[in-house]
Amino acid sequence: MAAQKSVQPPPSSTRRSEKSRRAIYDAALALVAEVGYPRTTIEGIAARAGVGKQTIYRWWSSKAEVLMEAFLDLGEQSAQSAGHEPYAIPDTGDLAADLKLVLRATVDELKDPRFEAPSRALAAEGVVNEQLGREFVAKLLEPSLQLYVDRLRAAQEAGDVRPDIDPRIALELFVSPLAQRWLQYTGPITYDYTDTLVDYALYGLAPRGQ
Amino acid sequence: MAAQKSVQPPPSSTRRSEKSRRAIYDAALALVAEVGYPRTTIEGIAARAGVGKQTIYRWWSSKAEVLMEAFLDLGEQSAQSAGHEPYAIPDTGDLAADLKLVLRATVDELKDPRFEAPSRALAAEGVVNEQLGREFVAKLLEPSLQLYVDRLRAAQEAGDVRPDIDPRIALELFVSPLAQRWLQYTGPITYDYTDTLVDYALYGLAPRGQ
Amino acid sequence: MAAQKSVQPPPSSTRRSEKSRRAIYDAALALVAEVGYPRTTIEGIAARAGVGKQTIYRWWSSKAEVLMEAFLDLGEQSAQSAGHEPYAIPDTGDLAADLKLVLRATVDELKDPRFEAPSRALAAEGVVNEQLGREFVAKLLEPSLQLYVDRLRAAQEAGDVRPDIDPRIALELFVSPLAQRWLQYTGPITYDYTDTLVDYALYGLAPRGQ
Amino acid sequence: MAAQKSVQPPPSSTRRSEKSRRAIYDAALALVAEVGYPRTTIEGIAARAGVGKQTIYRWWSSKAEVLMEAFLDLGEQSAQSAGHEPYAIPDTGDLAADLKLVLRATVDELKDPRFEAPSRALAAEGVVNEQLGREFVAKLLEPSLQLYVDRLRAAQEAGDVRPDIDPRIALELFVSPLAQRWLQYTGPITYDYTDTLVDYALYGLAPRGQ
DNA sequence: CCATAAACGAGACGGTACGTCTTGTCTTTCT
DNA sequence: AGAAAGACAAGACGTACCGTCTCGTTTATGG
Repeated sequence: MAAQKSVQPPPSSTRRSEKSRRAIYDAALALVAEVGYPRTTIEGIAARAGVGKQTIYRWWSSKAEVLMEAFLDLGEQSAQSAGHEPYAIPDTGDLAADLKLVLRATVDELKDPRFEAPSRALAAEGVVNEQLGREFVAKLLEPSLQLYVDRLRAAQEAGDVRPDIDPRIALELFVSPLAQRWLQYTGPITYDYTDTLVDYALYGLAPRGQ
Repeated sequence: MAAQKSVQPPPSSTRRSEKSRRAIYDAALALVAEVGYPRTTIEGIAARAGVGKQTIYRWWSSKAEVLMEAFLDLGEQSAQSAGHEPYAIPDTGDLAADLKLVLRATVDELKDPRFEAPSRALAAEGVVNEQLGREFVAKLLEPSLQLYVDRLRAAQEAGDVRPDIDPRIALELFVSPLAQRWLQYTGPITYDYTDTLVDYALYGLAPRGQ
Repeated sequence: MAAQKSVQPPPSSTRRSEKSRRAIYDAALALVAEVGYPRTTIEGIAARAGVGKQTIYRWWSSKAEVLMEAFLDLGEQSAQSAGHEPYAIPDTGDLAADLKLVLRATVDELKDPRFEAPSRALAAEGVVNEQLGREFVAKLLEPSLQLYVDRLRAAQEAGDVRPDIDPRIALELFVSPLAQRWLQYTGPITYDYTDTLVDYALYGLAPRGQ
Repeated sequence: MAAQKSVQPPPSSTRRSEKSRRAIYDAALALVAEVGYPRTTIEGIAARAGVGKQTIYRWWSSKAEVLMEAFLDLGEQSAQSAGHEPYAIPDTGDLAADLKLVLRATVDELKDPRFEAPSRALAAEGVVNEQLGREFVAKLLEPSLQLYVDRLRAAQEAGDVRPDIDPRIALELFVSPLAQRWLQYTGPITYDYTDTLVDYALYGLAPRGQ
């Protein structure tokens, strides 16, 4: 079909050094955590990983891509070690309580320094680099959001959410405010806050009943 | 009292060249639009503005700051020329309609290419650089959000919004989802979408009891 | 006694691929002719010869050595095909005429582009790398010079050259000037020039007779 | 006549840092002496001189050019400090003695380690890079050779050299053999050797008639 | 109405990092 | 076991910008 030889990042190979790949992931995450994303350089990653620069350029095409994969790998790693329950929203029958619980966990995660630096860096890069942004969403964000969709659909079946509601939009009512506060420092992030979001979203701003 | 020699950006002056400042703003905005933020350099701005590099370093401390001021200036400029209505949310008595109107205007603005490149760049920088992020919010975002607070308070007085609602949080129910879709490419941005957000936020996801 | 593992070039073998050796010689000579010695790389030679890099490193220890052997081989090759008269200086009884004839042939050879590029490259490398320089001299230069020694000795026996003259030094009077003009571009190289050299050398600069 | 703007090395300037230039010369000469020419790198020179790489690339276009200027400067430097007699061949009336004296001095100079490394490097580079070779000759070699031309012309007027002899060629009879032995390691370099060269050249190889 | 001091354009400087290229070694796979 | 293929660690290449630092040259009061 098409030539895809010289430009593309992965020359494809079984001879790839697993050891180097791991070392690069570790170095990238460590550096981003220690000195921040903009001052993390490919040279720095290579040096810290004990790897030639070319080994990075051979397999990735940018600093952002390296970090993305490193971060994804980190996720898989910790998912696996945590007993590989790949997240799921509980369904106790009490939608509000379930959502509040999960959002509180999200608050904790957002404040976990191990995750904060790299995910902020990736999010920032994604704002300005559409391709990377979409990849970030597809690989990291969307899977989590899908869990809300599932829970909301269950709630619709249980009659706790109006049937005409689109769950993919509905979830944004409580997820996006949290995301924006985190991304843009538009406000403090607390359990109270996320609890409130759930209440407002479920019951609306307008007065109920007559 | 205190040394304020070398660090501070503005040595303060009346002799500052207005012509240079304008040229720098123009060059910065043009370059960000043309080649993107990361490939916009201070050297490039200086060259394009026909200005010495030192003239930039004298008055600003980073590329981001230059762009921030340039963007603020752009806002003032167009506000002024547009008849200096410095934005306000109409109050026709129909809260839903008023919010939908304003959000539709926001959708248009987010798609205006003149604004898109620089504001994305600033937002991205702000994600990763807390100080700049807070400045971005304080100078650009918060003033707009305040208008929602005002309108919601009026709605509370009119009995269209429950009195126990915190307007600063409430506005995030429809503003943040839009912001996130724009920032992170998590979904398409349409009038339908923003209309839906307003409806969901005002009336809640849960069934209204009779 | 001594480890002689990793350093030595020839691990000695009868299994050595003759085809590869020839391909490497050809590729080396072609590349030096086409792009010049400094831009000839071992990678390039390997690629052009359709050979793994290791096959070169296994048998030679440097680019210069490869070229040296390739060049020697070229010499043998063309000597063989030319009827394998391995050079000799004629002895017609007229020393001056014989020397002029041979030097004119040397002038032609020095201008032959097939020889020029590799021999210049080897000469240059030899200037700066004593070991290689001595090898270059021993294998390529000295055999030719020996022919002059022989002819001069014959001339001494014939009474055409003073018996106290050291032929090894004497030959340098006409050979070295030509060599220097070729190596260092210190002057043009013509038949007239080499004829003149022979005359000057044989009869001296000082006036003859009384 | 012609545009010679962007490519050429010297952008011309009075703002050039004399200190940097000197430091670069010193570093270049020191490195060539210590690790040899091929292992002398521009990065190395810059680092040792405490100078940015760009400062080298701004003013010179290659490692060879840097070294050439450094070497020329070294020559001027030592000429100046030696009482700036810029070489001259004595004229005592005894041509043979005068030439032997000067050639013995040349032998000493060729063995002076301060000069050996850089001049070998330049000579080698010049063999393979014609432009540089010609520059090397014009700036370093030819001025010295001219002194022989002058002395030989004086000898012609004194009747010590035949009037039909071309001095520019004649001088090569004793200069080139020495040069070749030095450049190519074709033989040892001693006072005896250069004395012999002078005798052979002046009185010729052929027997002198009675 | 100059003098003087600042801001200015220009651009050289010491540096850092870029992305590419080559070296010489090591490893995998094929024959 | 030798060879092709090519990944690897190392490090130099030449370029692009960084932020600092002179250089003259405006320019704009304020003495």
